[in-house]
Amino acid sequence: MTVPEKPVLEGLEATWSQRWEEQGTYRFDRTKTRDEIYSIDTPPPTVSGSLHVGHVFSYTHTDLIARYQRMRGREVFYPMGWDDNGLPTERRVQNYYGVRCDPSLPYDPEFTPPEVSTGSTSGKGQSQIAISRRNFIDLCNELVEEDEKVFEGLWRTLGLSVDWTQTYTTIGTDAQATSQRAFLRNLARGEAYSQDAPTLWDVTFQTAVAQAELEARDYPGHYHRVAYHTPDGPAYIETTRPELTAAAVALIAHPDDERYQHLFGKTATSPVFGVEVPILPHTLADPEKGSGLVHCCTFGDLTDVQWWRELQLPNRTIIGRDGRILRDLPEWITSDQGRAAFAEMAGKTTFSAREVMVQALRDSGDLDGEPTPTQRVANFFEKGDKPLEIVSTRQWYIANGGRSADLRDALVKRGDQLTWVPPYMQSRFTNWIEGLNGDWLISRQRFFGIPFPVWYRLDADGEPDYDDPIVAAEDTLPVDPASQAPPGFDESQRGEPHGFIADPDVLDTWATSSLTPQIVTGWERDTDLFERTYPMDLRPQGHDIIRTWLFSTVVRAHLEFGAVPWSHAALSGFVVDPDRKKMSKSKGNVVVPDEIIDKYGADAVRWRAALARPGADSPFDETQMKVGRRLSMKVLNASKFVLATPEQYGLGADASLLDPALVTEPLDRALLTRLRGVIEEATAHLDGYDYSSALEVTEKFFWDFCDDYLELVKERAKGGDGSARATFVLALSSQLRLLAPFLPYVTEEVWSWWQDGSIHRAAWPTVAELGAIDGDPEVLAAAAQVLSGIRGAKSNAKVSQKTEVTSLAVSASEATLGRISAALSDVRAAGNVTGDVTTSASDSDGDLTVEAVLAEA
RNA sequence: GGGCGUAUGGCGCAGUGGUAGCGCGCUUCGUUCACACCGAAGAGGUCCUUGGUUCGAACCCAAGUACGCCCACCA
Repeated sequence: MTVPEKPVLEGLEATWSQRWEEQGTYRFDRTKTRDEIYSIDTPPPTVSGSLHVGHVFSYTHTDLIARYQRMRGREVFYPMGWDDNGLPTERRVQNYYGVRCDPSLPYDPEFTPPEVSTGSTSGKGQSQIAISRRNFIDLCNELVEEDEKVFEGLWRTLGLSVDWTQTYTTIGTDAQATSQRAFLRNLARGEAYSQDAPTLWDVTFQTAVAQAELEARDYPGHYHRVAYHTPDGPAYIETTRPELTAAAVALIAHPDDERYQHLFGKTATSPVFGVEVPILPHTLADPEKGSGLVHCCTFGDLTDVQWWRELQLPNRTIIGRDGRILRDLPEWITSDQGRAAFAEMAGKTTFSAREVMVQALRDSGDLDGEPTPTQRVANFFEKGDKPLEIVSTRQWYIANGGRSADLRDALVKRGDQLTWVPPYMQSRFTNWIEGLNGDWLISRQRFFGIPFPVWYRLDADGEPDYDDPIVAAEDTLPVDPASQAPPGFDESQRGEPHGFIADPDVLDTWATSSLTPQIVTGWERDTDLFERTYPMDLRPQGHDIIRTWLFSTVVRAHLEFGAVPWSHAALSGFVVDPDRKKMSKSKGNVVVPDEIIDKYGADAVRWRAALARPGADSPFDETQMKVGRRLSMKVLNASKFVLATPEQYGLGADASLLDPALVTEPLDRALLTRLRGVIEEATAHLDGYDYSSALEVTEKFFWDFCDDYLELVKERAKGGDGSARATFVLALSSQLRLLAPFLPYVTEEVWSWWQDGSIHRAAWPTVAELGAIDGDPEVLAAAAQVLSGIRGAKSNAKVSQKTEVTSLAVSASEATLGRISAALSDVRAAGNVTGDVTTSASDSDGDLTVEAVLAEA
């Protein structure tokens, strides 16, 4: 046994994280069976982003549970994933290397990435080098590997008890095969389908996006009062997007709107373009908005889509995938004047086209008054900065209840089969499902993603047959249809009549992330592992991605297995800045985790994280870290005092004294009796995923142990008293283990001084360990109260705590006096009471007063 | 507009139908034989507002206010 002369926190992370790795402390033992295993569906962080304190907190929360379960004897399956698939990585590669992907370019095997610019000009985009899809993907793979090393380093320092041999990436081979397999199963069962339909479209990234990725933002615009022409004269609509007039397919008003009754069933012609459109009633038209009459265009918003469907209107799309007005003149505009006006707008952005259109309306006299400014709300892709357009394109969908009440109800019921931590988070899940307005759009027109494992036959004219895709065989997965030919074809037939083409799209990143339980447990890849770890025990995640990650994972598991993928979902809150604003890079209020860990130590940061209760947002306050650091130091110093030799001014207690039978003194029995209660409470809290309360009761006990018990018993223990020394080691052993999930480094350090093996593989403390000890915990409380009275007297007199007490008068109830006398010699020693102690009984219970006469200085 | 959550000393948070608690900070004092990355003592609160239930409400109920998050609002 070696106890350092002066224990320090510095260096513990490096020492112990290395030793844990060498000794395989957290290595998963896959010989264990499902009922012995606790498996965790770790959130794979987006490696192209940066980690902030919020990540540190939420990943710590998961680790607290993992460590607790491990000490309870469960074999913990705790892998780590990296989300490196998709758009965020593409953007990072573009900015980092100054390149962009042009799929029309051929692969260049000689290509080396440009020097990474260290100047401030990178990422602006003007001088981006165009490279082939394969070169681009190579760069993505290179960069994510670097990013992943950085992330792993931080997680190891933080002390996550992950099994680092169990890692996965969302772009890796296993994830690709799993994603493609699950998709093919969905397709075979009719849950996945492709459809040419209006979809929300980001014009910057030129990809479709899903409902779950929308963000409503305020957007400035103008109302324009525009005249359509009817046989009864002009009919006015108000619009913020006059450029869509060329795409008008109907005028619509509420069926009960008195003002327009006479027009229903008639037609109007559009201004400037002179296209005839019907005037129709529909309940979604709001008489309160604008003039009550609205033009339905294909497509200005989701209501237009609904009208278009329900009223069976024609599709007159004028906006292309690049967000610009189509260059070809539409066939539905027949008048020379209309065709000339359209030609003016063709190829322009919607913004420029609007200016042209407003001028045309002015010229034709169809603009009533001037445009008036307004704030409107528009849907944005959460990662984009231009409002979404609605464009008709062929896309893949997976049924998620958005178009089926039965499926919706079934998914809501799956929510009841999960234990939600905290419980109220379930309502977000339920609300989201009930608000779905369409199936889940999973295809993206991007490059760094998992390809759809399908091809399409080409007919004699080279036209693809989308209705009957050629699918990859499951045993060939993963496949890349862009470079591999489908079964029965060879590469020379690609793009040829009677040949084939690959599906050009990739799966959205959530279509892969929704399969993390399947990916990590080896579904259809490692059946043995799968049977031992699936369904999983815990899905930890942020509450902001309930609608995406949590929901989509439930959807996939429901469709594939008809069951929920885990038993518990634990939702972490955010770390917010002191003004309770969400931290974000743009606000410049992000706290870098490495610095904070470096400054206060991993244990202190973990301690602070544990204070944030499940689901609750927590303001970042650096001063709190000091408290965690203080606790960590206290653990080192109090342990050193108990375990160090008398030459080191310690008590020289050791593991040989771990015997409850040695504990005979009432005060000692009182302490251990209280400890039994603490063990019971902490265990119950952790069983309920309430790590904060577990820490609270443990920490409270520990400070009382140090401030009161240790002070009271110090002198007796120095004299070699066996009862006190046994109590110290028993209490220390339990407390170290109670604190181990929270403070893995200091507890491991102390454990190594006097115990064999890692504390993190030691058994969680139990009441049974403390034997038959059943004392009166009030003895400790009463003794502490008298000591506190003595301290108060000395403090008030502004004298040293070592000052001698020449006489002490204690007044308390008979029962309390009895308890005090049981610990009187300890109280005398701790308070330096040398004179007489007189007692008097008071009638009221708990009314304890202390009068101390102090020796002159 | 809908849903969920929160409101307790300057700050961060516990709490429970029965005398308002903890930590930080602050004030004062002490100490260097576990711990200056220290110890002790102290000051500091109409428990958001209003009403109700109750012998008794910070706690339960209702309404309201403020803040946060999620969703909807796109003519």
